[in-house]
Amino acid sequence: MVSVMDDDVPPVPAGTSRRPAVRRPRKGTAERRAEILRAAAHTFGSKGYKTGSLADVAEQVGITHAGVLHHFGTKEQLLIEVLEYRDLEDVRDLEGQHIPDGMELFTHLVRTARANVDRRGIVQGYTVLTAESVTEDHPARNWVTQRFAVLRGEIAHAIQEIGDHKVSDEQATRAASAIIGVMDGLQVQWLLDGTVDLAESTTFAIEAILSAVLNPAETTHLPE
Amino acid sequence: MVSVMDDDVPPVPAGTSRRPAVRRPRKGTAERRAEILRAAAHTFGSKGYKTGSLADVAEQVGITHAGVLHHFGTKEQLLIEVLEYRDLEDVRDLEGQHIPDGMELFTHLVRTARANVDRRGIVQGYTVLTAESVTEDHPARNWVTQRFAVLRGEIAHAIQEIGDHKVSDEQATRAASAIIGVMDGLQVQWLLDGTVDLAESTTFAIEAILSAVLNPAETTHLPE
DNA sequence: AATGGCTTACTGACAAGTCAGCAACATGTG
DNA sequence: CACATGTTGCTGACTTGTCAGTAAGCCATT
Repeated sequence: MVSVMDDDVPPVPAGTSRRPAVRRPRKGTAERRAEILRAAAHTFGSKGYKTGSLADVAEQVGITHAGVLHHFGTKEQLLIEVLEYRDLEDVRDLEGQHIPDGMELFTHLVRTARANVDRRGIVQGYTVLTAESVTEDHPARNWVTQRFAVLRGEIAHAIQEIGDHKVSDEQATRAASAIIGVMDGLQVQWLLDGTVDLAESTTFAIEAILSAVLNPAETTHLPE
Repeated sequence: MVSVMDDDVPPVPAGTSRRPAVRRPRKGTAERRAEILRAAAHTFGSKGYKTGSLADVAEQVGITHAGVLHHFGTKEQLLIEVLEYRDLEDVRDLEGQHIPDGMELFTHLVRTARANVDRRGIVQGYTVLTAESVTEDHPARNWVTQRFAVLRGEIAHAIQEIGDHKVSDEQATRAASAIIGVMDGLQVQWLLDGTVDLAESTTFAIEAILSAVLNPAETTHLPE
């Protein structure tokens, strides 16, 4: 009945200088994993998660699909790490800069829309995964839902701040949802049809929604 | 070497009075096909086109997947007919009523958003297929692109009409894109998170965009 | 020498599409 | 009206292909 694993379970010796039995990744492994994550982001972004295959991802980094599984275990885990990696990248992009708030947040959003025109791949990846996540039992669903909730909160907060806290929570949240919605919706149209002017339409819509939430009196209402 | 078709390659045997060689669909077949189309719309709408299987569709109408292929030939053809069927339904819904124009179009859009709250399945089907179509070589891509183009045209036209034709084409089209975008984008958020108020947010956003395009002077602009 | 990073080889599941064949039916002919 | 003819609607079995995941072993790094 000798130990199944090597180092025995029993009384933890004070010293705890456990040498082996731990993972010691080789140098260069981290970068390789990152390579795979970037390849996977590209594949899932262009073909979708369900349709994109591990073989497709593997080919881009010159290994076999089994090699990919060696690093990530399952396809779903790979997706999850792709999403986490993307979050990390986003944070890194904002490094140093404080998280924008108030009016700055909206100029930041508009700048992002402008920059996105030259990042078609990234936009498509985001769009495809977001939309795919509404299908049944999709592994990215929680991530996407959470992301929307956080974004709505941040934007609603910025609106309250600009509006000197005279805007109701409901209105601020509605406006926030609308701003996110219009950004996403315009991206879809732009991806499908190059004649859609992503930057201008987005800017216009954000300004329109901001004006309406800050000056409801000036807004013409529809009947009913 | 004329007739490739038609029987009688050889000397026609005298007695044979072959008459019936015409296609005649059985009664009830049309309804059966419609049943399959509805089932397919449901499957493609909840799981997506690529992930939804013919077996899944077939099961809903109590036949095998080969039976479905008997009617539609290929899965892609089935999808195409689903989209056409949906168009037909939309037209039928507007039957009698003239196609709304001017301000009426917008009250119609708002009414639709309100009604959609009770048609989750339909909304999800539309959302999933639209988004999936941006992936590589998707068979629904043309249909979706075309649909957006037509919608943009109609909405832009209505804006021009309301604005007494003082709104530039570019502005009208931008506003039209934004309205479509916000409707679609809000649907995604609403599907993922029930706390999003689809009807109210949509109404608010459409009013905001309309106000901005009709009264640009009142709109506060962002720097840059 | 040991273990991390792979490969090759394989499995089981599931997918779309083909095909032969069968029962139910419609129709022109007698 | 009757019925032979041949099509329609469909099944079940099969082919072909793709995929995620597993197992075992080889090699180079540590």
